[in-house]
Amino acid sequence: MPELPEVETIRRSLRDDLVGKVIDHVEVLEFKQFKGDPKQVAGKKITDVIRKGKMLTLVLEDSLFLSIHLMLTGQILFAEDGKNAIFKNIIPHTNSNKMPNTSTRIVVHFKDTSALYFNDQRKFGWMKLSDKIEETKSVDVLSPEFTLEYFKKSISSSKKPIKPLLLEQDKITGIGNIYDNDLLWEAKVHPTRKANSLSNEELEAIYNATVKIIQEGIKYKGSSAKDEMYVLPNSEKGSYQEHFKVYHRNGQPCLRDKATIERIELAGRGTFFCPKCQK
DNA sequence: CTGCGGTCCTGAAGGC
DNA sequence: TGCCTTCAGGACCGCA
Repeated sequence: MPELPEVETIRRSLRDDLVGKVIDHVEVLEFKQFKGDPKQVAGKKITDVIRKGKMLTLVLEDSLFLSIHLMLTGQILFAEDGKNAIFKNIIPHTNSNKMPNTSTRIVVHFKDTSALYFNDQRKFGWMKLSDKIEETKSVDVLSPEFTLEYFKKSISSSKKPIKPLLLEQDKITGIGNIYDNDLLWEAKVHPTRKANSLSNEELEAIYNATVKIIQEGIKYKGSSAKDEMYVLPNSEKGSYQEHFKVYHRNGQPCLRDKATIERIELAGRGTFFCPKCQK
């Protein structure tokens, strides 16, 4: 599912594709997934593409912000030739490599006939047009404000298990289920450990693992496992799934000590860990 | 404040 | 082969 590394990979790609382009019109195929008036963006130039946590925002001239949340199954594709948009690679979980297809919910058409496609099989994602950037106190994992001190202060007093706590986006934003599982393996901390039971050393290990694993995800351009919809805007796959530590590796040997990776359900989410090295 | 369960949604996978 | 049920889950909301 799209988490920080996937959204950051998309951002870097779209920044190269879109900055300077002028929107012709937005074609909304699923109305419930577009918040705001799509007509407002006609003629606006894209000046930047930014990200905070899992939220991607196209910055437009005249203080307009077109934000995109991919939620579980959102997919962004970009074609220079929007009149004949056929992608080379298989588009996961869609019926056709030609855009738009049955999963396409919104299309942003540009003056030069290039086009951006927002596909979303399960219709949980959305696009929102706003005249101000979303204000949030939450801190992105890659931002300078995400320090060890901030991390300790925001999580160390909670009675919740560390794994679901890291999924909450209101204090730290960007972590989803894949990287949550893998970073706790990296930190050698068991996912069910209560946050307020963690030692200073363990908190520091989780902090360091968070930055390391998220950066590793970006290095491999995100995770495109077979049950995921995520691809880059040019339809290429990411390769982090070839580097999973524990995620979806239940029954397989731990990369550190060969113990068998286990799967449990924790706060309603699939949770993977090594019973030997994660304490 | 916390924490739980329901909701949204659809394709894939499993059972018989 | 085919129909039916179950499952996956990020964010949000209502309720105890």
